[in-house]
Amino acid sequence: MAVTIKDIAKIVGVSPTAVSRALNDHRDIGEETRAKIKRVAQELGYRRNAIARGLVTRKTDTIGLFVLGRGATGFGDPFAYEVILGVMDTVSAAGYDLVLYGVGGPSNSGRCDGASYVGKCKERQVDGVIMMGLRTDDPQYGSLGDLDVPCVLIDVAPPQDGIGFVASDNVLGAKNATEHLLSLGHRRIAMLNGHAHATVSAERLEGYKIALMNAGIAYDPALTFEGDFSSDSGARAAEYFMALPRDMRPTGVVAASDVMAIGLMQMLKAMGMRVPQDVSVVGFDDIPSAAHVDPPLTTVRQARYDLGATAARMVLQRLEEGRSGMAFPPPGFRLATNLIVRSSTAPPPCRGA
Amino acid sequence: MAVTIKDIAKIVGVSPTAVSRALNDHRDIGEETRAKIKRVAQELGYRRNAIARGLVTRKTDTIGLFVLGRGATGFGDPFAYEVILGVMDTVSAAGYDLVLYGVGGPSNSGRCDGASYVGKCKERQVDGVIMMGLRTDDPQYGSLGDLDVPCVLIDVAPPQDGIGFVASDNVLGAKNATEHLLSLGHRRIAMLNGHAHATVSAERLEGYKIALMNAGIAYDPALTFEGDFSSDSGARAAEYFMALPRDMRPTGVVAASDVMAIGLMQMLKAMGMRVPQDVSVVGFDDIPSAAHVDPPLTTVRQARYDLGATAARMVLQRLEEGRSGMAFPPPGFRLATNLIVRSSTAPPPCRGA
DNA sequence: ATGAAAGCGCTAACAT
DNA sequence: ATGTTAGCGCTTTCAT
Repeated sequence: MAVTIKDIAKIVGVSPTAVSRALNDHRDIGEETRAKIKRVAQELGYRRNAIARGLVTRKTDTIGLFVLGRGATGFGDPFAYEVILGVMDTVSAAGYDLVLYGVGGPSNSGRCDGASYVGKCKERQVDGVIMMGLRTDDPQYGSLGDLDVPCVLIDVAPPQDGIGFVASDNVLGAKNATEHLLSLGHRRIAMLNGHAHATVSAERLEGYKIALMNAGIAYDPALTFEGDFSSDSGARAAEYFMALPRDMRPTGVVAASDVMAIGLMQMLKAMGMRVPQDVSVVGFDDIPSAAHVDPPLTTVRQARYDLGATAARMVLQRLEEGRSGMAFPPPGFRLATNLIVRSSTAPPPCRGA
Repeated sequence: MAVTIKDIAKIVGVSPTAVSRALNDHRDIGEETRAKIKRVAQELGYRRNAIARGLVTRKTDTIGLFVLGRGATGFGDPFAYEVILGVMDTVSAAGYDLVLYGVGGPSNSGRCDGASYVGKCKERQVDGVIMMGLRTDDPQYGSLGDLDVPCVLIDVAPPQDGIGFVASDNVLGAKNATEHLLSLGHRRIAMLNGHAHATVSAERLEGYKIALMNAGIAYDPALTFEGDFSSDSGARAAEYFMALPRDMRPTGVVAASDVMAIGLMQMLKAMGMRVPQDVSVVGFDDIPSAAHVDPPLTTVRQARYDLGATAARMVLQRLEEGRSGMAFPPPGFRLATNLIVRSSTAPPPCRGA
């Protein structure tokens, strides 16, 4: 049996209440007794039972993090980890523990027996929730409002007021990427987008369109390929684009993820095209591989760690406010992106200029 | 207020006990009452409070996962994520939740105020523990025995009996890597190792030595460079090796991680050496970048996901056994590695053959 | 400054 | 098959 405050109380000769007070540094306890209690607790290797404590205080000091739809929503391996780290560091610095929920993995992709996102949170009594990789067509998307604790979404527009969000400034990022190609002289620029049910896809498409419009170029739907954030879909996009009539073929492509961009480049190579001489490509994310592929990928860097850290700070802040009754915090944040120019982009081949 | 079993009891007109029994599918409850109780629970959106339940059952259905010494112990970004996924899928399939502890991050690298690994586990009352990235010189390494729940270490030799471990077969992996170079005709083969306080370093060094010995080549300590798993240390190793007298200079190097191998290759290139024409290099891990660097890296693939999944299965199994009193399970597992031959290895330049 | 009593939501004897 | 009682370890009124 683990040592409890009762044990300590018995040894010191005080009540369990006194022990609780001493250990929690309340001031209504004698200096001397406090010291003695603390000493004994130390000696006995006492650890307060967070479960018991949580039951009475109705606070578990835990934040739930959902990592949804792995691989299929843009949160592929290289991306999610740093976001998780950002969340972890931030909540742990604030004295919270992180409970990680993975849905969409091999094991539980099918069944969803009552173990809804909200349900899991309520059972485990987490104090706050962060979700990444949620799709707007997730059947549970709308039910997030049933959560009675602070919740912030990463990269997804919230279904209703009260739910926060953090995301990169995807519109601006994609706009910058497109403008980079434009400034290089490209005119026929394609968009290799993610699937339609990711908020980021819509945003990046918009940035692309804006850049085009500003340059006086009409948006051509035939130059947009809807992928699914996978390397494979990038390869398929390459086939699609290259099958276009010669004078419609893009000389540059903006991809909504590095993984897709890399898949595209590899297929392009396999088809005998050269990057960037024949076609330029710019990615999105700046995953580690982006710097290592041949040619090194020009891409839009996202502040992955900060995405997580910011989300965590937001739920923590809401937690604070719940207590102090302050004004409601800003509903969301946009994090700046950085265009990292490497070698996968160059002026278009002569005839395309 | 959330709905409790009392609420349900009141509505259905039975005792809370009956509700508990019905909801937990005990058989000592009438078929009809059970149905009615379940229906009402459903309607009310009842969620059982895992905290309250844990307090009485002394089981929280949570597994703690420590991700230690990020970046510095071989568990760099590209590696840890998949291990975490393996753990997550496995525990969640078994109905457990995962609580993630990150130590060694920016925020809490310094302070360790009583929040010891073991202490955290006891407070949160986790049912089992998995640790990755632990160093054998960690001051808390020895105190893991104080844990009174199942514990398994990933990639680290356990400090004492009763603690399990899972790791890749590092000796064989490094031996294979070295033999690959040997079979290509290399004779002066260097070892770019991780720091001395990682168990894997010792093991990989041993595999390297064995291969050398089998080939009748004397082990030369001057050809072993102790890095720290970082890209930087790989670069330093390149400088060190190339500063050696010409006839001692290695024609091939076995690195204990891809990250170091990549750092080494980049510095080698910067120094005007060609890979693999002038020096061959083989990595360890097979991170995503390994396939993408130029030239694509020959490396020893580790089953990262399985490392996590196996560790999880081990603690789960021990949890089972605690209940059923079965014989004690095997203390550890070794997972097979795969040599992935790509283009960073080739026969040595003529004079070196 | 300290203690007694009550209770958080649930389950587990022990009745009946 | 169902209810009663008790209690998990802790905090929190409310006394004193």
